[in-house]
Amino acid sequence: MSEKKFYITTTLPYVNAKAHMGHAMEFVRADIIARFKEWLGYSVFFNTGTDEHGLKIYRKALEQGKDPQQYVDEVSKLFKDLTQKLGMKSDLNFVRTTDEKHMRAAQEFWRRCEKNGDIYKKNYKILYCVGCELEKTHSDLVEGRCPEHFDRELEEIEEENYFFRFSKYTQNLLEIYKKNPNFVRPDFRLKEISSFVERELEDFSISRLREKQPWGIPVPGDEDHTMYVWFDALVNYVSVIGWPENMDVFDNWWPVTQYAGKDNLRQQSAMWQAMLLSAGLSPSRQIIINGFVISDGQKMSKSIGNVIDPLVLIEEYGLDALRYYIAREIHPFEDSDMTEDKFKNCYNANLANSLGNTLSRVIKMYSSYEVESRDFPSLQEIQKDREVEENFISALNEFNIQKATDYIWKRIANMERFIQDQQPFKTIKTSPAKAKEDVAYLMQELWVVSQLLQPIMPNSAILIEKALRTGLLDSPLFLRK
RNA sequence: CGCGGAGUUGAGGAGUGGUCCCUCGGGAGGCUCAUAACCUCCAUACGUUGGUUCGAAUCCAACCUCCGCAACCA
Repeated sequence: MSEKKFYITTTLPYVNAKAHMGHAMEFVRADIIARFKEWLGYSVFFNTGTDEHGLKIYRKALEQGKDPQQYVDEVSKLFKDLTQKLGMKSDLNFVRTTDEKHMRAAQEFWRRCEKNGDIYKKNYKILYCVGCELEKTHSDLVEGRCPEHFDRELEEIEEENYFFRFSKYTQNLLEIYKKNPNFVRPDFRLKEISSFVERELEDFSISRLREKQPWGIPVPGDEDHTMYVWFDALVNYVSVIGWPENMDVFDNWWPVTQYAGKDNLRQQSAMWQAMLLSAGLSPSRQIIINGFVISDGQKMSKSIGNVIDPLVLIEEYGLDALRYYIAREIHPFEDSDMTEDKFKNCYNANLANSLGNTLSRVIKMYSSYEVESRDFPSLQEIQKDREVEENFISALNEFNIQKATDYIWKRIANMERFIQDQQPFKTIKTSPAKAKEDVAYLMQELWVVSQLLQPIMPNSAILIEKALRTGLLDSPLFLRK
């Protein structure tokens, strides 16, 4: 009954393009935290999936001459494959916003908000560029004009939309932020969102005319409108754990810990929280905001040619190399620059040379010196160690995966220094008992490393464990590239 | 002066008053158990100008530079 529970989700990627490094980063980080909680003895519900409605997807499908359903089936499958290739927990829940169950929940969510008086109809002005034959938003514009058709005036079209009474929740949101200073991590993001909310919220539109945007969930009770994707997609965080029909399951897991990119700060930590309040639900537990992965100081883009495909890296260097890089070499909260060269350097220096080579050295000495095997410490004992607690567990509790991983490599560096200082490879000839004692210590140390690696690089953790148990290493852990 | 963030050695990061720390890269030694791996030592830095202080990367002021956000963009 007092079982510890943890529910974590990523943001659902919008499937109008294939997966990039940013998706891989968010997925792997959420997976590391999910595994870490499990490692601590929690039972974990881990959710991800794909966001599949909306105008952009509708257009994309038509562009490719496909039925929208066929298009989203294909792209969603790519993302689902990605979760496997990234080695995410096999009991991961993968939701699609086109799932029947989700669509029903989204409609019910709408009804609850409506019942609470938070949904109303109002005229909505849209800027339309006749040149592109597209709606334009302010961020699309340059000096108030369409950059593609600069000589043309934009047309203003009015249409009736449903709106959500966001403004009503200003005070509630500010209270949430104030009451829980860790609600959004890192802290400067909480500051950012709370100053945004303080500046007076405007209600936002949550529907589109069905005739213009047929690819979406119908607004309950009004067939002429489609729910705007945001409203639809966010509801997945509650629908996947049984809301609304299975409240026992829901209560068991809620509230959620969310990972999101910095471009999602507002949607996740303000809009979605207001929606939850409106539907009579409690807010999320915590929202972790990632930075972006950039390359050579620029946003990755096809035209610049600096796009890094996570799948290519996995093929070339192996899954755990990518997980390592995401864990240790990408800043936990700020933007990070990434290039393939840098990836290769880090791989050689820290995986081949440091971790892989140390394992080879220790195993070689162990097997040639006839060292007696000893019992390895249990996970519980390792977790109770004060140093582990302070440097590893506390860092992960704060989602600072980088700091936690640094600690593991600090221990590896200590081992390398120890070998050089004690020189068991020399003392084996002069005082073998001492040498064996030293090697036994190194085996224990490596065991601790393997246990700490479990959430971060699960496959390598298993390989190291196996080598330590059998005293044999069939092949190098990470080959130099 | 819209709001917010940031400027630390060649690169990337840590560091909220007391000789600037870590990783990669560079230089010089050493070791041989190991995947031309490993260890030790060395070099180079706190955007600028002032101020507070016995003492500042850290507090204050001004300036310079860069980057997000400015709402429906998923």
